[in-house]
Amino acid sequence: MTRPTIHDVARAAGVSLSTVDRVLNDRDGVREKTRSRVLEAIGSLGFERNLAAANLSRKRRYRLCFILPDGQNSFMHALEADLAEEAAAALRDFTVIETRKVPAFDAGALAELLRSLDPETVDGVAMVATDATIVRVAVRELRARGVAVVTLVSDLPGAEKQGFVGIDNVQAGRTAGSLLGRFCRGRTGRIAMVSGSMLVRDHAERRLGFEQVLRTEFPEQTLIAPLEGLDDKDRVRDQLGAQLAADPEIIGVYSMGAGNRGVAEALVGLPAGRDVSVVVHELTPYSREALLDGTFDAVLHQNSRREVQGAIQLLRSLLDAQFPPLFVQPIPVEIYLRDNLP
Amino acid sequence: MTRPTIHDVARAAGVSLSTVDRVLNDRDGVREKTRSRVLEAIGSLGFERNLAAANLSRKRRYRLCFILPDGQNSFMHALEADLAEEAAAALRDFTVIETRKVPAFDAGALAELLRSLDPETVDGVAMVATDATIVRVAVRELRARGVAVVTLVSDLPGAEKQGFVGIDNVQAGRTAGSLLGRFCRGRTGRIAMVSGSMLVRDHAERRLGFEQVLRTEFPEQTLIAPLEGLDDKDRVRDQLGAQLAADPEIIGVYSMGAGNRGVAEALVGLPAGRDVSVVVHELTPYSREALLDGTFDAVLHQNSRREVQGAIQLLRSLLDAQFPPLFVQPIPVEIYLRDNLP
DNA sequence: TTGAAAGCGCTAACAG
DNA sequence: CTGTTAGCGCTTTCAA
Repeated sequence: MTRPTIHDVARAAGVSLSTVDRVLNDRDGVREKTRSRVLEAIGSLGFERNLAAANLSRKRRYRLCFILPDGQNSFMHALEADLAEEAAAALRDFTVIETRKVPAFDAGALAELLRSLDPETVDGVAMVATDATIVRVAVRELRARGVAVVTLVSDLPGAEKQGFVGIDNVQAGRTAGSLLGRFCRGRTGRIAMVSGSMLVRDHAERRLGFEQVLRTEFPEQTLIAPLEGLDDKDRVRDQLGAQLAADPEIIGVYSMGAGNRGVAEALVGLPAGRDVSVVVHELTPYSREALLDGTFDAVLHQNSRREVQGAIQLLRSLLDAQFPPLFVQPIPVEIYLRDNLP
Repeated sequence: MTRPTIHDVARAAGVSLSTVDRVLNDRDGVREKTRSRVLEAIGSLGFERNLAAANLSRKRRYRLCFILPDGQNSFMHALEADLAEEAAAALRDFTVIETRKVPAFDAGALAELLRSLDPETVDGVAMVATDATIVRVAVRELRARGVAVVTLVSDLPGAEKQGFVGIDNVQAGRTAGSLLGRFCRGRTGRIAMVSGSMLVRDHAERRLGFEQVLRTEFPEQTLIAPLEGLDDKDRVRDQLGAQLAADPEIIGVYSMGAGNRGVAEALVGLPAGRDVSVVVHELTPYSREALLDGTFDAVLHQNSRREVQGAIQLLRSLLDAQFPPLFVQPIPVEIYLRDNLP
C-alpha cells in the first residue's frame, strides 16, 4: 500500500540513511560489501526513490536552453510563441528556459553558440539543428561537458544527441508524394519542388520520401530538381514563378520548406485555365488562406506546441536519468485539406 | 532567483506558517482581516505554492478509475494495453489507476457503475462515454460527490464532465468526406456508411461531418443511410456485403466504427472489376493489411496512447485545482494512406 | 567507511 | 482565531 522509503531500505540492510543515500547516488566511500547488502535490500523491497522528495531536498532546478533559427517565417514564429508560453508554465516545475537565436542555415554560428555554452549555467539544450560536421563536433563536446542535448524539428542524425523531437520527415515526404500523386491522377506532366535548403536535414528527408513514392507509385510523372528558396518568400515567389512560366508542363508543386506566401503568389500569377496541384508544409495564416481559396490542395502540419512540450519533457527525463528513459510520443504529421481545417 | 516560500509570506504578513497554510488551502478559522493581509503578502511576493512539497507532506495520492467498453475490437484492445503501461508508469507519480469494463453501447450498465463509485476510494474518473440521459445524470451525481470526471475517446456533451480527451470527431468525419470525395472523383454513384451505433457520440459526430462535406463539396454522389454494425465484424461483413451485392452503384464506403475486418471481408467478395473506394477508422493489423493490399484507400487514426496520457494529465491537473487549468493538447486525427504507414 | 542530525517547503495535529 | 511542533522522503554537512 505505502511504498518503501530509504528508511525501510536502511533498516533491512542494517545501515544508516546516509549509506543508503550514497549507494543510491553511487557516491564512493562505501565498502563493496555494504553496498551489495544495500542493493539487495533495495531489490527485495522493490524500492524506488521518490524523485519529488529528492528534488525538494536538493533544491533541484532544470536549466534549459532552446536554440532556434533567427528568421521571419511563420512556423518559427509560432514555435517561439509556444516556447514562451511553455517556459512560463515550466517555471512551476523548477524548469528555467532560456531562448537563443542563431542565423538560419548557418552551421558555423550554431556551432559557435554551442561551444560557448557553460555547463555551470545550462543543464540541457534543445536545438533546431543544421546538419553539418562542425555542429556534430560541437554537440559532442557539449555532451562531454555533461550537458544533455536533443534536437527539435530538424534532426542531427548520429549518436551525438540523446533524442529528437519532431515529425518523421521521410514519412512526411511520402505522405506528400502520395497525396500529390493522387491529386494529379489523370494528368501527366512534371512536378516542381521547393526546399528551404538541403543543409537542414528535415528538408532533405522530405525530399527523399517524396521522390521515393512518386518514382514508384506515380512513374508517369517527371520530377524537376528542387529550387532552393532559403525559406524566403520573395525568393520563392521569383524562382517558382519563373519556373512555372517557363514550363507549362508542370502540374504539381511540393514545397517542403517555409515561404508559403511566395508559393501562393507564384501560383496566382498563372493563366486562368492552368491547373496545378499543390502540397506544402505548415499551417500558417497564408497556407490556410490558400487552402480555402483552392490555391493549395493539402497542407502537412506539425504541432509546434507539442514539440516544445516534448522537448522539455525529454530533457527533464534525461537529466533525471530516469529509467526506463521515458518514451516521448512521436509527433504525428497532421494533414489538412480544405474541408478539415481546425 | 530563489522563489518565495510560505516562510517569506508568513514573515511579510506578520503571521505564522499555519495561518498562511490556512489561507492557502482556504480553510476557515482565519479572521477576514488577517486573511487579506496574507493574501496581500502572497500577491506582492508573487508566491506560488510548491506542489511537490505539499504533496509530499500530505502523502497525496491520485486514485483514478478508467471505464472502458468491454468488447473485442482492436482499438479498444490497444487502448487497454496502453492504459496498462501508462498505469504502471503513473505509479511513480503516486497515481493509482484501476480499470473497469462495462458492456459496450449499454448506457444503463455504465450509469450503474458510475453510481457505485465511492468518493472514499476514487478521486477521478475517465470514461468512454455512451451518450444517454441516464449517464448524464449519473455523472452529475458523481461530480456532486466530489469526484472529477472526464470523457475519453467518445464524449458526453454538456457541463457534467470537466473535459474531453479524444479527437474532434466532426472534423474526422469531414476529413473522411473530403478524402473519399476526392478518391471517387470522375465516377458518380452511391456512398455507403457503416457505424457502430448512433448511441455513441463519436460515431454520430463523424457522420455529421462526413455528410456535411459530401453534400456540399461532392453533390454528385448519393448517400445511403448508415448500417449499424455494432462494432462487430461478422455483422458488418454480412450487412455491408449484402448491401454491396444488392447495389452495384455503390462506389464508396465510409466505416466510422470498429469492425474493419468485416469491411475488408465484404469487399473481398466483390467481382474483380468493381472499384470501390474505402475510408475507415483506426489503424489496426487488419486495416493496415487492407491498406497495403489496396482494399482500403485511407485510414483515419487516433493515438490511444496519447489519449490515455492526456486523460491522466487532465485528471491530475483538475485534482490539483491547478491554475490556469492546464491546456491538454487536442488529439490530432492522423491520416494514413498506403505510402505513409508508420 | 559510516552515522547523526538538520533541513528542503509544506501540512497537520495539538495547544493556547 | 492563531501559533508551535513534528513530520513527509530524501540529501547534506559534519563528526566519529
